[in-house]
Amino acid sequence: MADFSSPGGSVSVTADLVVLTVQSNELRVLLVRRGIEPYRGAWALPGGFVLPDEDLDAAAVRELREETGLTAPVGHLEQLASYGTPGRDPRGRVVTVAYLALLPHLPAPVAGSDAEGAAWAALPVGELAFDHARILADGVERARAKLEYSPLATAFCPPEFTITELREVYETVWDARLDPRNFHRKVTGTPGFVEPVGRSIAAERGRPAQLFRRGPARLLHPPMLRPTP
Amino acid sequence: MADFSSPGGSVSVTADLVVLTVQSNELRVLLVRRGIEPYRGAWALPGGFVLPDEDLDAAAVRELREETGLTAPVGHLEQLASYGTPGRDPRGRVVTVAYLALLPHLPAPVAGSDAEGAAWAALPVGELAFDHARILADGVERARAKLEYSPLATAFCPPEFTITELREVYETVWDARLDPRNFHRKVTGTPGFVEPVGRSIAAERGRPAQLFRRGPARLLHPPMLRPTP
DNA sequence: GACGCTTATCGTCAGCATGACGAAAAAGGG
DNA sequence: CCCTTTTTCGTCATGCTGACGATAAGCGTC
Repeated sequence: MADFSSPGGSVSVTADLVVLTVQSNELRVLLVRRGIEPYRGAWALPGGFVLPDEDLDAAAVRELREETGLTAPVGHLEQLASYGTPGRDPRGRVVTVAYLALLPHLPAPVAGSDAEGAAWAALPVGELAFDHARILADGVERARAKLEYSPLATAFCPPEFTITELREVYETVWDARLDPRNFHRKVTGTPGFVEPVGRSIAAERGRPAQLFRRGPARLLHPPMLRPTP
Repeated sequence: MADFSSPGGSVSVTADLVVLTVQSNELRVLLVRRGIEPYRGAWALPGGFVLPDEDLDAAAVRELREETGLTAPVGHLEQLASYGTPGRDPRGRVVTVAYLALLPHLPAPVAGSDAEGAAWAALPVGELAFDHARILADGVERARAKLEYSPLATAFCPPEFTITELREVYETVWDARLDPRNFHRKVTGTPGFVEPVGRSIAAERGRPAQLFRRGPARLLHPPMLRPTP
C-alpha cells in the first residue's frame, strides 16, 4: 500500500448482493425495482452504501437482513468480487463489493427504503441497472462451481431435507439431470456431507424418504462431478 | 445499489498485490519496505491508490509494472478479494482490492517511489504492515487451491519448461512430494495442459528432458489431486 | 568403450470412484 | 391384491489414481 501523497481521490463504496434461491425447479435471484434515478424503474441487485464505520461483511449482512428479514445464520454468504470500472455509475466513482448469498426459499421479500419493490426473478433475467448483469453472471458461475467441490447445495435447502430435494437443487443450478441412484450413493457415501436425522417424511407419492441435515464437511473430496455434455 | 441520499462517506481505494513466484524450491512473495508513516520501515505488500479515472484491474496492472518492470502478458493476474475493516489503516477509511499475481522468477524487483526497497521473501514471512499478513495468507491459499483444478502452475514457469520443473512448482507451492512418474503421466495425459515443443534440454545430470509450453486448457478435468497426508 | 550414476519416460497392476442400470423396499390408490 | 411411484440397495464395466518396476538417454570414470 502506498502513501497519501497522491491520493487517488475519494470513492463511494457499496455492498451489493447476488441472493440466489431454488424454488419450483427454478434458480431465482432477488431483485429490487429502483425508486430513484439513475435507472429509476429498472431492476437491480439489492445493496447499498457501506456505512462510515461499518465492515464490508457487516454491510452485506445488514443489506441482506433489510431485504429478506433474515437474522438467523441461515444459508450462506461470501464475498464475490469487486467492481470499480470508471463510468459504471453515472453519479460518480463507485466501487461495489459484491457478495453471494445462497438461501432456502423464503417468504416474499421486503422492499427496501429506496426501492419500489422486490421480487424473486427466474434466470435468465432481462436488463439490469448498472453492470449488475455482469455481477449476477459472476455470482451464478461461482455458485455453479462451488456446488462441485463444496457441500453448499445444502444452503439452498431447509434445515431438514431429503436426498431428492438436494438432488433437485443440483439439477436446477446446473440445469442437468442426475441419476437418482448414483447421486444417493455419492451423497450418503461422502463423510460429513449430510447426516441422517433418523426420521422419514411421506411424499405425495412413492416410498417415504429419510430426512437429513447438513454435515460438518466444508469440502467434498472427491468432488461432485457435473455431467460433461 | 442504493441512492446517494445517505452516502456512506467517501473512502480511499487501493490496489495491493500478492505477487508470488517459485525460486530455488521456495515459494516467495514480493514485499516492499515502507518509506513513510504509518508502518515506516515495515514490510508490506506492494500496491497503491487507484487513480481517479482508472479501472481496478488497470491499477493492479500498473502497480505490478511499477514494482517488477513487467510489461508483457507474462504469468497470471486475478482479483483476490477486498478488505475494508474500519481501522485497518490508521489514516482513515481505506478499502483495499487485493490482486493475486503468479510469475516466473524475474530479476531483482525495483523499489517504487514510496518504498525504500523491495525484495522477494520466502514464506512464511514475519510481521507485515496493516492486515497484509491476512491478505497474503488468503492469496497463498487461493494459489494452492487453484493449482488443483487449473493449469496455473505454468504461470510460475518460463515460456518453455520441463515436466520436472512443473512438478517442482507443485511440490513447492503445496509443500508436498509427488511421484515423478505419475505426475508425468497425469500432465501429459490431460488434454490442453501442456504442449510439446519438440526440443529437449540437457540438465546437469541424467537424461535430457523434453520441453513443453502451456496449453490452451483453462481447467483441469479431472483435477490434479493434492496428497492427503 | 564398458561401466556406473542420474534423471526422464514408459508399463504394469491393484484399488477406488464413477456411470449405467437392474431390482427390492415402502408407501398410496383403484 | 395389484399397480404405480419413489426411495434405496446391488451389480458390473470402465477410468483414474497410487505404488512401483523397467527401460531410455545422457554424463563421467576407469
